[in-house]
Amino acid sequence: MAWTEERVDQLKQLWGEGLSASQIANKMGGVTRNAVIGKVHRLGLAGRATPAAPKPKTVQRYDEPELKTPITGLENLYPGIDRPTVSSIDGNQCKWPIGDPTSEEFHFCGQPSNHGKPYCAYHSQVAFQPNTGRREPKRIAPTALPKIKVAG
DNA sequence: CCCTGATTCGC
DNA sequence: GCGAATCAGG
Repeated sequence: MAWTEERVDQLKQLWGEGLSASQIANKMGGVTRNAVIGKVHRLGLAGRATPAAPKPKTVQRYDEPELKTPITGLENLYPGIDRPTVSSIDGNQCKWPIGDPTSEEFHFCGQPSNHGKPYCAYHSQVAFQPNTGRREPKRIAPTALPKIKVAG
């Protein structure tokens, strides 16, 4: 299928309307989304929706392994409280993960969180620290408890 | 796994 | 010029 003037015009039209390359390809038929993208590029049109990489800096650079600080020592922050497991924690308890999620010893902080927050005051603070350049260790998404096999 | 556009490269 | 394969991201 060649790019006739009609088809190119239609391509421009649809692309201008904000349709995705695959949508256009599907609508026009006879072309794949790759063909559409390729043509769009050659036409000089490009990039409006979902640039996929809007970052002008550090393109294709993979330095700094990103230190992964294991969560240790937190167990001692709140001694003597219940250490809920995945199955027992409730909505008002801090869901900060403690220990190795693959381990049987894994549990959550369990401090009362209230305030609608997923973490207790301390862990909220830790979790949402302003970006100082180093990332927090992996933590459980606030919205969903993980499916972790505690035993067996 | 679905999708997005971007780029490369043989044709 | 073309577009599949590949890439990089959401």
